[in-house]
Amino acid sequence: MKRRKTPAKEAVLKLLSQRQKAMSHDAIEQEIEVDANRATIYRVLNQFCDDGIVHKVVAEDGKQYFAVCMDCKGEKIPNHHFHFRCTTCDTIECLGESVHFSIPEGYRVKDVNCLLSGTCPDCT
Amino acid sequence: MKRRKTPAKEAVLKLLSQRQKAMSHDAIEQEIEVDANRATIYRVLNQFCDDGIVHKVVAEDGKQYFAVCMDCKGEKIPNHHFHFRCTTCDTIECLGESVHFSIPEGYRVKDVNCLLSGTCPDCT
DNA sequence: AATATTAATGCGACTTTGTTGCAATAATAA
DNA sequence: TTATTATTGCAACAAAGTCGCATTAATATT
Ligand SMILES: [Mn+2]
Ligand SMILES: [Mn+2]
Ligand SMILES: [Zn+2]
Ligand SMILES: [Zn+2]
Repeated sequence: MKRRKTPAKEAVLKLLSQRQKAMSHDAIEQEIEVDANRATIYRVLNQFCDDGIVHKVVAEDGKQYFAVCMDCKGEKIPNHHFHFRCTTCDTIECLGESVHFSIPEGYRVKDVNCLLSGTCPDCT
Repeated sequence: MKRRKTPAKEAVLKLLSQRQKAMSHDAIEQEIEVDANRATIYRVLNQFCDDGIVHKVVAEDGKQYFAVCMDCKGEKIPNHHFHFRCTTCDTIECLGESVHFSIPEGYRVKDVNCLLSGTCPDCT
């Protein structure tokens, strides 16, 4: 499947690139510059995720947040790093800090999801 | 509000105590010994959380998982530890491993949520 | 033991988040 | 300019979770 350049994709990517932080679908839909259907936005976001352009974080509120990660430039499997969610401005950002751990025998780790939450510098 | 002892509460707590692992509402409803309405189970679980009897983990699937944590015995703020989610048997367990991190100036961390996922020893 | 109080329950309606099928549209290739 | 097919909008759907309200039942009181 060859990808096509569309207004919806450009707008989403532009918005996500401007902000340094991860946004929920809801926030994206509100702040985006073009009109786009909910399903379209989700499809665009999921496609970006598949292509490794943006990545997805699920927060403690159970919602998905999407961001263009600064640290992992195109790498398929980026270094596992902490994410920080500000509960005041409701955004998530990537922290440089990487995650270190060791686990008991027998466990096979396929994914790492570490989310700190609180208030960010902008909201203090 | 004084708490009352009811079949639903006893059944949920019994099930959660037997298993070492965190269970979703769905799993609890299926395996519980009494018939209980969905709303009732959620209310019971949330009450337990308020009372500090069980605690809640949100997984990458966006669902809530509930467990009687082994490590934090009644402590209000337990030590931050990793959780592990087996995507095969769909359970979550507390790992002894604690979470270490340092964050930039200006951030105020109020909550820590670290979830590893993959397959557990039982499912290999 | 009978009665009063009110926490807990069941039911249904509702919200939110996210996905999917399908026909119509539009970006790219030929 | 035409053909191909990725993308979109729409509506319907699914899953997770919450809430109002009348009813039930656990505890306290008499
Ligand atoms: Mn990141
Ligand atoms: Mn735990
Ligand atoms: Zn903030
Ligand atoms: Zn398992």
